[in-house]
Amino acid sequence: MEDSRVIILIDADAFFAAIEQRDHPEYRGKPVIVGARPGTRGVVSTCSYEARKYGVRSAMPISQAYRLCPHGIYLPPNFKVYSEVSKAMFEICEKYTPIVEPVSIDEGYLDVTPSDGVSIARKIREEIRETLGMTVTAGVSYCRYLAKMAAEENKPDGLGVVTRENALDFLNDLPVGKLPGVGPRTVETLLQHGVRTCGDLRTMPPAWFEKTFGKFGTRLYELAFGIDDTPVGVWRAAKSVSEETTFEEDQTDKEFLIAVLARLSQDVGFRLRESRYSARTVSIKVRYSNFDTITRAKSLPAPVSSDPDIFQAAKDLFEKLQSGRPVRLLGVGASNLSDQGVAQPMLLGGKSWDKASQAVDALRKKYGKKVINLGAAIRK
DNA sequence: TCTGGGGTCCTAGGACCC
DNA sequence: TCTGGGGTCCTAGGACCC
Repeated sequence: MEDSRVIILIDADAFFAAIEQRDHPEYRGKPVIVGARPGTRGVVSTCSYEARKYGVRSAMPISQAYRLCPHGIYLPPNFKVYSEVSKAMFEICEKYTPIVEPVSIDEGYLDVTPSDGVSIARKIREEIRETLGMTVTAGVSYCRYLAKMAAEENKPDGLGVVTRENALDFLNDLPVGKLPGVGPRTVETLLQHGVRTCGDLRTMPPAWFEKTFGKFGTRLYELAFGIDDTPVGVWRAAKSVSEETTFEEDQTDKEFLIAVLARLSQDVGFRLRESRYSARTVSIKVRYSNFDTITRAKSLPAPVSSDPDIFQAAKDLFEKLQSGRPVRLLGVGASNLSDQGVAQPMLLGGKSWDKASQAVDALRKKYGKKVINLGAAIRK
């Protein structure tokens, strides 16, 4: 890694909610909550800062949000619009550096070495405000995680800077849970060792880190001391593709569940073929009414990508479970991906399925994924 | 109060092979 | 009767992130 890098994190403020407020002036200044419909099993995707005043947060059950803020404006997400705005946002970033790494729809890292990160961050914030009518928060630092944390501490509509000189001061009083990769479980363990802040972390003996946290301990040590060499902008191939669905009411009807499995298999297959992957491992995920969640996986002799091949494996796995317990969520996944294009189908006598499958995919691409279904998926 | 959907990475144990 | 060590692949679960 070069001696000193200049990294910027751009993070759109309350992204989905902000776009809704931009496009609907009557929503401005009001608590806007984008996510599931109130009264359903679902969560908040994003909410405006007005809604946060009531305690509403991302990922909160929508029913809880509704209790906290019954007069809020509840909206379903409009991903098509958000994707377009996202694309425009990253195009603006690309005017300033070719090294742009989107990490999600509303957030991305830039490497602008050796330019002045603060002045570029200012320009990008300005340009996004002017042309897209929304605000972003930027963080500037010499490494990724500190750029991220700098932004985090300056939300919304802010700009934070962490230099090598002030990195340890910046970290000192921050709770360990603000470090990337340190979630509730790790916070709990750290607390038991008397560690609450990033400053506390630095008082621990070096050997303690690996002893307590294994491989992650080494990373934790580096995070405590402002060290992070992770590069920006390295493309990584997908490792898995999956689809899952939670039912409004727990389901026990096996025929119905199998039909859902078929639909999920089709959706996974479609995405696999679309990105020219095939998969050697197919897995299912089942969540029961008490939230117990199990996964079952099956590795096949050869990679697959056709709907019936995926469905057959998923169905086999499901039937082996033999439990009549009510099901809350069902999922199908494909992993062990390889790049060698579309695999030879094992079922339905080879070639014919291939052709049919291509025709179906073309239709799905054109009209959306609901147009055509595999036999078992049609029954609703 | 009831907990989405899409991912990544890590760990641990068992099977199997040399 | 007691009994290796290493490597790889696979499965299942868990923590975490957006």
